[in-house]
Amino acid sequence: MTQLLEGLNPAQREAVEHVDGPLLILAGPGSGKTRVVTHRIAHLLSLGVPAWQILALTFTNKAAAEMRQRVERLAPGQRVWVSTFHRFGAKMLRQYADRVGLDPNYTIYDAGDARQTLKRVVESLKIPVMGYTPDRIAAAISKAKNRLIGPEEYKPRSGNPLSEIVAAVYPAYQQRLLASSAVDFDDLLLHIARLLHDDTELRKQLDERFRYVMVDEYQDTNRAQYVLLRALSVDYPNLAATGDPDQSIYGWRGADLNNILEFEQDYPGVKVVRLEQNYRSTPAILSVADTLIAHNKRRKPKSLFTENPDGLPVRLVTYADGDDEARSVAMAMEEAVKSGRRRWSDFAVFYRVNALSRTVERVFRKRQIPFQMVRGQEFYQRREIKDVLAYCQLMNNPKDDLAFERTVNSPPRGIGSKTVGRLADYAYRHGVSLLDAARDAPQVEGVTKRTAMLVGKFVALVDTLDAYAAGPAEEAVGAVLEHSGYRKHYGDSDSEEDLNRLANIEELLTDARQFDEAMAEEEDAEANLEAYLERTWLVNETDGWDDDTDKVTLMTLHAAKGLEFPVVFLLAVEDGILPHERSAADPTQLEEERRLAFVGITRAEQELQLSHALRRDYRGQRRIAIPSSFLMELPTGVMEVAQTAPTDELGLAPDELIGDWGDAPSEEVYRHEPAEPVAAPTPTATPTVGTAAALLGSGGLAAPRVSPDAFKVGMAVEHPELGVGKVLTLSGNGKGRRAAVVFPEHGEKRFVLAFSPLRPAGRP
DNA sequence: CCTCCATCGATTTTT
DNA sequence: TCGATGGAGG
Repeated sequence: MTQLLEGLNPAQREAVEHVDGPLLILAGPGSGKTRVVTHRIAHLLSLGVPAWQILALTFTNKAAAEMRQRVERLAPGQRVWVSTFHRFGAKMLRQYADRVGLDPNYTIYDAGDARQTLKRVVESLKIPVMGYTPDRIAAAISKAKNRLIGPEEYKPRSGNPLSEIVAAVYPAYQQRLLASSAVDFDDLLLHIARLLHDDTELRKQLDERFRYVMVDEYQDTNRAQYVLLRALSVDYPNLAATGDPDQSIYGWRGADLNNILEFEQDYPGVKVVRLEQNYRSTPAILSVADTLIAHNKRRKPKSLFTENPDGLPVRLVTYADGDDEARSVAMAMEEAVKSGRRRWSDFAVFYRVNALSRTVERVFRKRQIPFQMVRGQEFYQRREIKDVLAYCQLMNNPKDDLAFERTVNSPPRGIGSKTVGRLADYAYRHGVSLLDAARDAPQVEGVTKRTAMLVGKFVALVDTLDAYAAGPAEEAVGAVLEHSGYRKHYGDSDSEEDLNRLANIEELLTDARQFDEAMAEEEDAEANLEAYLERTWLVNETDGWDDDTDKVTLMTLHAAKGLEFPVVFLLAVEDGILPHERSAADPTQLEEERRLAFVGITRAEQELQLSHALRRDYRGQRRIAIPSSFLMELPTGVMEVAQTAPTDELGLAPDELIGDWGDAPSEEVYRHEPAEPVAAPTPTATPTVGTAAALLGSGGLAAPRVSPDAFKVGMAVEHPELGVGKVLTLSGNGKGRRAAVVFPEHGEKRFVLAFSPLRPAGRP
């Protein structure tokens, strides 16, 4: 018990020792949040709380696994239920499936499956979509589900064409899911939340069972999750939520920032603990993060601090273009590794959009820098894998029409979309599944004798496979591989691609075997096909991201949440990319973009480099890139602003070029100057003057700008292109200070001084 | 029914 | 730029 509290700071200890009643842990980045939660669980156990009364919920499998492991270390052998929200929902739904009109062996559709289903529904309803893609409609339905709005309750808003379409499609979509005994990801939460909401008895029962509930990343909860947690915390309001409003980056997925902002109103008598000491980053990095996020309005102000020793200043670098950026980053890493200062795995490269990884990837490959890219989903998303799994799904749940459609003609066996369409008609009219319709193929209108025979063979195949449905996963997958004809189909082919596919399927076989073996070791784990399928649905490959191998990590900012690296490079901090153009117009979304930058910055332990380029090739177009407005919000005191020697336009002497153009030296940037003393972070300062804005002109030049305050009405000023002019008026303050200037040849022009290359005439 | 090419469109994506 | 998607032809 005392060891549990050892090494904790007072705030952490306070949280750990809290037992009954609601608890809100506002945990800044790197403040030891997971430590607190796991220690608190161990503490509860040490007080004699039975493990089965404790439930800990996370968003990712990775987080759940880590938490489980750490609890195990603190309290060996105690079986605390640590799970993702979705897995928890899935488990509950298995138990109460009939209550919502599902079979217990229901299928979980991933985003792709859900989209496919939606497409079918839209087609069959024949309603005009007015140019809305299935994705848009799916997103709208998802949003409704996240907000706990069921198909019956959804009301279109007049004047909103998308909502009219959704109102028509949503009920049919939901009906089709039910008919297939399937759910989408959102349903896993929706069904359970509604069940708890509607059934008082059940709610009471589960509230009592789960006396102590813990939630991680509470800032990312949506309405459904909120209701679920609320329902489990009425009679026993021992809900402990951890989170950080500043790290909420899933608003677009339905996360409701109000959940955390209003926690104190929702749970009267709540104890609030703030974890503000950061154990991860240098003062400079923390200062940059803190100053940036202070520009957000919707937040709970907090003062982050660290006792970590000073490190290098945060670097802000301007590159000529994306290639230059990637190459320079690569060279910096090479240099650090070669000198023995760093390992490859010390580095991470973050970017706002996946498309930006391409350049980096290419450069890294060429220079043979070992790296791993974290892309969401991968393995289970591959066509051949999905196909094989679809057979398993159909074995497990014969009503699964989507699995039927996927499998019926794969590998090709002469049953085309026409035939499936006829079967679907028949199925619809008789209210049966596609598989049952297939059983009646000879009676189905428009299906020829020959086709009926082919369909019959498929049905026979499914029946053969049925024998494996209850057995171990490996046998099921193996049976599919043999009987479906995939092995022959891919094995006989001499195309490289097909052989690769076969290899992937073999890999799936291995995966299934490993699952079986792992399950055999667990005490009460169910080692069957259904359990395996559930894992393939709810576990993605990102969870298998490897932090042991010595490789550079490349990922999006979203993927970076929850991780930390000694050295972080954040690329393309440019207008339209970060903040993303689609978010720029809406202040709420803009704040989320700022939080995204905050998350990225706070991943860095020792070194951080933010960069932007003057030109960016993006979507096949070359565009002039403007530095992100976020850069103007950063403190200069702890930063070092640099610029590479952009190959041509800055007039670099040819003899300074090493090899081809592709290898322009950039030591200018990476000459690690002795760490200049770094100022202590200024927690809630709202910087206006003296920010990086002063150092970054609109042209992205590193030359120091003139302070906006240096200008006076009537003053003669000089502009590099417009020549000399006279200041007519001045308005605003700080970085928002504007001037109107009249030029003899160009007339009157307006400038935002912090962003303009304007300077008093006669100065260099 | 399958395969090949034009056309379009394009954040982020814990589950 | 690249990929997914759909229409035409074999």
